[in-house]
Amino acid sequence: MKNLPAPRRVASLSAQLVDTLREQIASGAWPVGMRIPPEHDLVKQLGVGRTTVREALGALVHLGLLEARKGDGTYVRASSEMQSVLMRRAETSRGRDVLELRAVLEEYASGLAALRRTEDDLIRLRYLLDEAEATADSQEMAAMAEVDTRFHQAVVSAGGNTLLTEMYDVLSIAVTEQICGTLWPSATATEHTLLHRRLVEAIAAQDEVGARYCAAEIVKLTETATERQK
Amino acid sequence: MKNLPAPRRVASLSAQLVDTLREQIASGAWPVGMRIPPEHDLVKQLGVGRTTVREALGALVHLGLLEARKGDGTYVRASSEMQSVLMRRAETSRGRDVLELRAVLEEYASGLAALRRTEDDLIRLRYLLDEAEATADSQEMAAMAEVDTRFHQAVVSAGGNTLLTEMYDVLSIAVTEQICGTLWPSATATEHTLLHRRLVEAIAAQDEVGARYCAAEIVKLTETATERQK
DNA sequence: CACATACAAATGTCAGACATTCGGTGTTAG
DNA sequence: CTAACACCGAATGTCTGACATTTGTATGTG
Repeated sequence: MKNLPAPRRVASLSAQLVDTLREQIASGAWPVGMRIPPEHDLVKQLGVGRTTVREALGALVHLGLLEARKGDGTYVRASSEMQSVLMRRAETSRGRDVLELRAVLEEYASGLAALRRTEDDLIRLRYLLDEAEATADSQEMAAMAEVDTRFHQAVVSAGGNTLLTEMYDVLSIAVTEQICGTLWPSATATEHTLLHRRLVEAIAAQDEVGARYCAAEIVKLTETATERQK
Repeated sequence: MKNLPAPRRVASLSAQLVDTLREQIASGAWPVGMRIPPEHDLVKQLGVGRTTVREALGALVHLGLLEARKGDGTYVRASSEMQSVLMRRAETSRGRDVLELRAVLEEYASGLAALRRTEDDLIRLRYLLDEAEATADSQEMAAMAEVDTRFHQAVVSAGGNTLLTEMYDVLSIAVTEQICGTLWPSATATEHTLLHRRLVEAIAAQDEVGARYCAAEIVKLTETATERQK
């Protein structure tokens, strides 16, 4: 295993192009939904052949980051591969499996959050908690769900495991699309809010067991709520 | 022109080709490591232009399923996208994050296995257990690690969550590559074997808590063993 | 036998052309 | 005036042919 300091491992042009374009998407310069410049423009702009451009675009299309519409143009579809791959995989999975996986990640990450949370994490969690309670009064379902998702993502993020966090975020999107319109009985909603508050307190107190317990309870609560819907 | 009863939403040729080739790989007709036929042959064999073939191959290359070596040929590199994507993602993650994620999946899946295991699962687990103990006597590290991996994968698989199983398998590969050559003190090895046996017994008795406990203990054991290596 | 060279094969890149499809625009019939 | 229809331009999809670059191997020579 001779580790060459300058391995002159020249990546192919199209591979470089893939990185360039991926960077455009990941950085937000090409936001999701945008129609990217046509191939002809990219050819002139980048100074490479159309074959090369198409090779790179095709790769990103099959990676799920882009979507090409014949006779129209090419559009940005997702901002990360993990997102597109897991989304496709989640679509062909049983809903139970996705929910289960997300639940176990959430519970464990809540315990991690209690151990590793920083002061900044706490500030952010408390802010989202207040925001959630504010929107809970407004009775707007979409806003409530959105704030709730952000709160849970912040909890998981405070666990400090970026791989786990990314996976949880993707699963959240999949779950949200799966059960978008579930109604919450007001009694359940108040208990939900209470558990959120206790979860943050446990994380603040660095109480790993308590945090995991609260997270598990929240999951159970949502499960029974969605079960009752069917 | 709206006489068409079926919208015959024709997928592009290259997209069809991607599915065809992916099938070849997934089915094992083209095993990992094999050099696939050169583009020229595929063109003649499939009756499409080289552009189309290259479009499909390029997509699979960037998906991580194939690897093209200029001047040599194109080789099969992985059998599923989830594998390649997660592997790449895992490579850029901290080792701690990968281990943590795998551990939490394993512990939870062990609990699931206790609840959902079939008789066939038990037979398979007991068979692998015997095999593991047989190879443990031979003192061959590579064989021991391989059987151990198969055993844990079987446990997770018995949980009946295919999404979780697939993710665990991929993470296992990543972990194995990360810590391939760790030595086991013989005292640890015997305890390891004992815990495996207790885990299978708990799963057989449908003891969810016991199974989770054993799984957690096994993880702890491996953690301390690998920690001591550094 | 060892080393260097030459050659064949395979992938990478480029250029041009035509096919196919979609969105918009202008025209026309009601 | 509105709605349906035909048309056109633009963008992606596919094909062909050519040349460049790299790799593995066979061959020749000391």
